Amino acid sequence: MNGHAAKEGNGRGRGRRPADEVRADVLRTAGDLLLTEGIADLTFERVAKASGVSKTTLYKWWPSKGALALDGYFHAVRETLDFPDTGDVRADLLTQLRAFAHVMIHTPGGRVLAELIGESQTDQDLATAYRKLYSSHRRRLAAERLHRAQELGQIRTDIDVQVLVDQLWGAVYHRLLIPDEPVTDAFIVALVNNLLDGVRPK
Amino acid sequence: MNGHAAKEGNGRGRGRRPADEVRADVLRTAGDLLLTEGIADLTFERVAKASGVSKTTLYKWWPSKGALALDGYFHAVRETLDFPDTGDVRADLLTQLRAFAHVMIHTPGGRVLAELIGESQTDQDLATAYRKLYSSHRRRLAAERLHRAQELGQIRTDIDVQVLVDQLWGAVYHRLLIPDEPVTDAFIVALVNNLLDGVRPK
Amino acid sequence: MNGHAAKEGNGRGRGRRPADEVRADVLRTAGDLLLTEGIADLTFERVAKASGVSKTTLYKWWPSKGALALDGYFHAVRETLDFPDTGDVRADLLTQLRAFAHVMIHTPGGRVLAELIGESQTDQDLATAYRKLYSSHRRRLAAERLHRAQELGQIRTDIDVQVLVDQLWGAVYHRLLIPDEPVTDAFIVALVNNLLDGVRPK
Amino acid sequence: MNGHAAKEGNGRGRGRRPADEVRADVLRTAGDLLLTEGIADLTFERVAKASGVSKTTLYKWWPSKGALALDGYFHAVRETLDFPDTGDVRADLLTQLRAFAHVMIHTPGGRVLAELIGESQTDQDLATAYRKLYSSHRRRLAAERLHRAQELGQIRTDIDVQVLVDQLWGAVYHRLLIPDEPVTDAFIVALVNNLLDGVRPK
DNA sequence: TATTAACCGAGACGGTACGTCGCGTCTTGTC
DNA sequence: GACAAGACGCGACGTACCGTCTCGGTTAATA
Repeated sequence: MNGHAAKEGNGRGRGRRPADEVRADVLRTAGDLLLTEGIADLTFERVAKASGVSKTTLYKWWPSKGALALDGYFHAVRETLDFPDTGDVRADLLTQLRAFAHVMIHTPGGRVLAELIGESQTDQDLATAYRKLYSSHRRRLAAERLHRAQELGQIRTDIDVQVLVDQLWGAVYHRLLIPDEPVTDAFIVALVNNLLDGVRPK
Repeated sequence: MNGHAAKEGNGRGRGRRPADEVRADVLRTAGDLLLTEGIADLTFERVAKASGVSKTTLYKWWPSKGALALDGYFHAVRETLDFPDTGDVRADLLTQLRAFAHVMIHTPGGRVLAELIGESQTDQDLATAYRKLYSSHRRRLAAERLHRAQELGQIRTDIDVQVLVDQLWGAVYHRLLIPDEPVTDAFIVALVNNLLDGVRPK
Repeated sequence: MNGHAAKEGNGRGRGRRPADEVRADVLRTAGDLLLTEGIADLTFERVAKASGVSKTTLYKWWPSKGALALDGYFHAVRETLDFPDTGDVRADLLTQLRAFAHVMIHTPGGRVLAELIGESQTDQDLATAYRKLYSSHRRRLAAERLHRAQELGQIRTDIDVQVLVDQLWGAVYHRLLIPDEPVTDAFIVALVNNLLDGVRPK
Repeated sequence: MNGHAAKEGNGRGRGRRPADEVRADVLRTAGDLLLTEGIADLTFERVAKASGVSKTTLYKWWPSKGALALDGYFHAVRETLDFPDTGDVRADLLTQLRAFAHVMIHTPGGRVLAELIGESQTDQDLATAYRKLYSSHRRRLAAERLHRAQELGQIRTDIDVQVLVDQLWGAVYHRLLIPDEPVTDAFIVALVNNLLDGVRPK
């Protein structure tokens, strides 16, 4: 009626494996799961089963589901949008924002990024890691490009460029996270023009 | 923090109770849990236990945890920030954004709202309900105020005011959801000035 | 998000119906369920839904699931094995036991009867009803036939015929309820011979 | 009747415990519940709560409530009635049947055994396990004793002793499971005499 | 014939138990 | 010693039925 558990070995055995090999297996699995099923179905349990790595090992290296998700995301998504500098700030902002919007809307990575931000609202570890590994870096790159525009006299020097980051990329995030309105090309263009030209009558 | 608001010993038996009475018990409990413990600790199980309403009933009326959370939130939070109209659009925007930022930062309701947006990234029911019950309404109110500014010649009529909503309130949400930078009064002021005046040198 | 229940009328309306009509609907449904799915799937809930009779009404007339099952069983199964009397007790017992075994093994009613006996081990209401409505009656009929055999000098008068009931039909029930051994015709024959002739060498 | 034999405050944490320790806790609890409250109140939920073993673990080792009940029963009830052999088959049968009847009527184990047989009518797993672990073994022991009687010429060799098992112990089970008539000592005596001597006039 | 009260259907309600999933902790055995 | 395998206690999930109850509508018995 009972009989305890049977011991059936699988192919690999259970001994120690090289850390890099283990880590790579995990991140590949986590990345796949994220892109195909979303963050809600990314669980330690499933990653362990699918990657052939034990839960013990997972918990050793990734303290929370968010940490694992973030790591898996960056492993799966290599694309790093850079900030072009042709000297024309208006054109460069349009280029970057268009590329950013494209990635967010037309690739599975965009969906995942939104879910990571969502998850980070209730996972402090993830929130911290996300800022440290991603958003603060992106913000700095944007600010640097805008600073160069200030040096060239294209943006007033009394302007806090960090605020512009929120009014450009932050506005896009707003439409992504709360999709009352779509992210169109006209929207992108308007974002830039509104700030550079102001919205009051001349 | 009150703990057990259960109905034990009310001598009522187990039969049917008036739907409104049940609904009120649930929303009160859900609202309390949300404001005191956050959305992560809002479970059907706990709401059922604390409200004295059975899980069956909860699932009947609220199809997902997000739906319950949203209903509980609006039941608990009555404050409806309105959009002032003194004729001076710059002053009115400052007033509204300051009030909005205050609520989001200094009241538990702000934290909950961020968590709801986060949860809605993986809960389509909640996302839809959130837009229908809250965000699209707020967006409309903001747009109406901006339209009046257009009629008074304070904002150019070729401007899409919906974009301004993302560049003002959306920018604040950005700092709330991804807190690399704090929401300060200087930030609020800059948001409005950047858009009204433009950021290029005169 | 909530919306309460919609009111959609079905064909019949909800007013009072003649008691006999209601009762017939219930018993037909209960009998069907018993014969097709067994007693485990006979629930008040399912009978109510399938018969179009409200749970209120079911509980009014049948205090327990066992009571309903028993009633449904007798409504579905009309076959009443009688006890033949040709004057030859050995032949008559064989005839009756064979017929009894046939019904128990080759008709769904046999399965249901076993399940009713099983259920009655933990349902006192059912146990009482079963004895009152069925088994004590069957036992009496058997005893009467055996008494006539005593009067004819075919069975000694110092024999308690009630014990014979247990050693004939009871033995069959034993093999039905705990099926270590099958109920064969040889078994039936042996039952009768063993008792009439004794098992000791002559 | 002791109620909570839980493991709270044992300072053990939540990790894995030795399987035997877990198993012992479960069987003790299940046995207690069976003997004090009967099979109807033996639920996975209660066993889990009272034993401090999680439901997950229970479902892993015992696929159905019946399986758990049977295991718990044999863990609680050690008494194994043996079949005496003094050479006098009539006396030995009386002795064994009396002891059997005593246990069935005057100990809680008897009630439980009847309930297990009842439950097995709708639980195929339990039915199989019951036969494998208990009834077929008991039947074999009885048959062996009767075979020896045949070898000694006390029972005719053309008699199928398996049928006698049904007409002796099976008859007792009949009165236990369908208690129209009581199990008295006179009944036990008559069972044996009827078969050994036959019921026809000499 | 018109009222009305008994009765019924529908199904919501507070519960208990179900069987499953994932969490984070722990033990065991293997390499 | 690091690892896989996975058992373990726990808590939540979403569902099924239980037996009790409210509600509204119909019909059969009354006025």
